[in-house]
Amino acid sequence: MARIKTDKNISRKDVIVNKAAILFREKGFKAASMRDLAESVGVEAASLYNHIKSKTELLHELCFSVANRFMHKIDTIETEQISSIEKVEKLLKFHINEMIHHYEEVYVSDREWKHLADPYLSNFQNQRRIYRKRFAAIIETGIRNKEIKKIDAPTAVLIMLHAISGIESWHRSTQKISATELEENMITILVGGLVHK
Amino acid sequence: MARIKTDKNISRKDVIVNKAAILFREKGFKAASMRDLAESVGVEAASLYNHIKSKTELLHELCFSVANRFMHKIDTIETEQISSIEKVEKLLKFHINEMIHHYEEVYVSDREWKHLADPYLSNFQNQRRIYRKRFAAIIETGIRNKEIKKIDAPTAVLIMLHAISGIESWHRSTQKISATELEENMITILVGGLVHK
DNA sequence: AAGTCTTGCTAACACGCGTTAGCTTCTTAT
DNA sequence: ATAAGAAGCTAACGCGTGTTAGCAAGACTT
Repeated sequence: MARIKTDKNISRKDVIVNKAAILFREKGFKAASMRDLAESVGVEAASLYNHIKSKTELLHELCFSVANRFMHKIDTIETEQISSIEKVEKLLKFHINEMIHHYEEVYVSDREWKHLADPYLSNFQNQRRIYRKRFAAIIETGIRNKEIKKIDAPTAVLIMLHAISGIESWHRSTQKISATELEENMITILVGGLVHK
Repeated sequence: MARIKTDKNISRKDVIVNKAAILFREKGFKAASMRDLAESVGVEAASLYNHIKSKTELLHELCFSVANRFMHKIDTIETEQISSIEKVEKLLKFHINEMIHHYEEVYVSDREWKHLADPYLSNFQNQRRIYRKRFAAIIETGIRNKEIKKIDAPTAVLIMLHAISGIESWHRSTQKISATELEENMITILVGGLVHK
């Protein structure tokens, strides 16, 4: 009889959630079926329901575990006594590393949250909106301090966040540069711009 | 009896394709049903098949109409006698304007191409890869000319392309800046960077 | 006005989906 | 060794999906 393998400190539910992340990333939430997921876990579809409540619950878990990490990070960065540019850089580095090391989770949270059901959906959208406002506020402080040039802060936030989601393509690339190089390049371009002055 | 309204020079198929773009953007390709589409067109689901071959055909049309426009644009830009930075700027402006004025189409092409079926899928992926290489080549020329600082060109391309897809959020925003302001801001940030020098 | 082609409708199909019920088997603790 | 709980299986459900067949209504052409 097939059995879901577990190491210490990782429940069978965690195994399922992690496999779901991979599958949702590959196919999208709607296109990935519970039978697909069951196969990748090594079990029959019905057996999954001994560990999870529903397919949507898997999406909740993924989206909010990512959202919570980001919220926690911006909490601590806001209180630090460093320049605005340094705060932006720290935030960017965090995003980049999240994207590199928790690729599937972050990707799914980014692209598939639309399929959340409604108490969760509004909640998620709210968190997202708040996060972006707090990010924009850091940039606006930097503008007032003349550290950062006069730009529309919300637009800058959009650019940064979406630019980082481009790591998706890096992740699948065969001839890729190292993670450190990637991080350096991204910070250089986003903070310093393209132009050689 | 319901009838699909058409203006001059716009076929009933075009009406369907356009409505499909809106729907696929809202719900995603898989989640949007032919019955949804029929309703938004004002007709019964089966009637759609007098004008189109299949649901996937709609996705083909959308993805390749966008891909072709971009290919055509980079064709002409490559031959122009201007600096690399100017080429990059022109390309960025084109992307931004495409995103603003053909929002649904571009968005769908960007996020839903995974659901293409295989002769089309490989074709699309190929075009995408080639486009990015050509974009990167422009940047690399700029680096050799010392117009552009030493960075990893493919990474720069990823950043730019994904940054622009952030306009999605701008598009839905209520208190949005004007299209011209958006364009100026994006070019400033992406080409010039954040730092006030 | 007649005939033809276009466009729409209703009904139905075969299929894959998420999920549940009920039973069996394996693991763990007494 | 045995009872209890956890985890798996098969079978099946109701539903929504994309699509087709066959027919009716509307719009052009002569």
